Amino acid sequence: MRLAMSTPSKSIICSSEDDYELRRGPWSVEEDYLLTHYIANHGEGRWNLLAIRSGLRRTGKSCRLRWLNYLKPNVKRGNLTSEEQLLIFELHSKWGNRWSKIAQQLPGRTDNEIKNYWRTRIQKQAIYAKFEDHRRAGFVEFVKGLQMTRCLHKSQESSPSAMSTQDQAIPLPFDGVTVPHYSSFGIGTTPTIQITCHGDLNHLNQHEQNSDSEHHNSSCISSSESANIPNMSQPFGYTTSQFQALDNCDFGMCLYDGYSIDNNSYDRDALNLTTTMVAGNLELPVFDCQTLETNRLNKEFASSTWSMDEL
DNA sequence: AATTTGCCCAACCGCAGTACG
DNA sequence: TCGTACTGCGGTTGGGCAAAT
Repeated sequence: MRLAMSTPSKSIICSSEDDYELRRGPWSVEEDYLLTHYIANHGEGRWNLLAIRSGLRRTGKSCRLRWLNYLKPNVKRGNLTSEEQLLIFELHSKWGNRWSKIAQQLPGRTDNEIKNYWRTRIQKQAIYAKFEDHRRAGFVEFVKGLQMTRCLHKSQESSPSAMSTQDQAIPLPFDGVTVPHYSSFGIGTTPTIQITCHGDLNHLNQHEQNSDSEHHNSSCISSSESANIPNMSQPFGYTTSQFQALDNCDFGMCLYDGYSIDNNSYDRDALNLTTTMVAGNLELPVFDCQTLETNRLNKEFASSTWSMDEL
């Protein structure tokens, strides 16, 4: 917690009609102490009564908020874990802005915290991705797609013979590594997911059979999902032939509605397969990622914290 | 070094639902 | 049944901090 938040001098004093001074603004250490001890002795609830009897010059609402969001013993502090973040993605896709409901599924996390997290990190990124409606399934699919990419990456790592050393140094937005090059998306285009997968699915399948421990240890989607990439196109309504039509299109990047994870560091000669998934309309090719405007956004994304820690 | 800008988060506000007399 | 108080929820604001200029 920031010390400044407990600075009493910053508190605002409001005089009500009966000259009862109500404090507003950040809580002081003394106020926290008073509230904590009162609740320890009398329990929580009856917040207006609590506010009066405890000697706090606060409204009941303010006391309740302070207790629930900060002072309550089981309130977790610190960054959200990857699992918690993914859970938020999933639950938000189901329930929308039902923060309290989402918070119930995340023990120790408050609705306020989740709401802030979503607004400050996710919503902003989603605006870039033109996901004004965050509840649409594609948003979650986007996350899953990135996870799938991670699985592929892991697969490649575990089998050096399939890829060159250079290939293994693919910067991906996972494991806290910020993606070095997020391209942007065409304004006004239908949201699309295009994940260009550089790798051999046969190899992947073999890898799955031979060594599944790594997949199981990772926090990404299951090995069966990762090895079943074409099937992921089904929810988006694309046929196998449409995927085949894309097989020869090596854009050298992963795209999500124009988001691109530049994979130019790949040794393209070593490519065995290029699979492109598209959600929404089949709009190919997506080449507008290198315009001046998108380059500006590239820069912004490159400096963003769109890492696996947040996904 | 000073100023500006953007991020983050605690706290506030308004509204709706519920409990109770 | 109605009115009031209480509680909970979601949206918004304001200020501290750090990075950028």
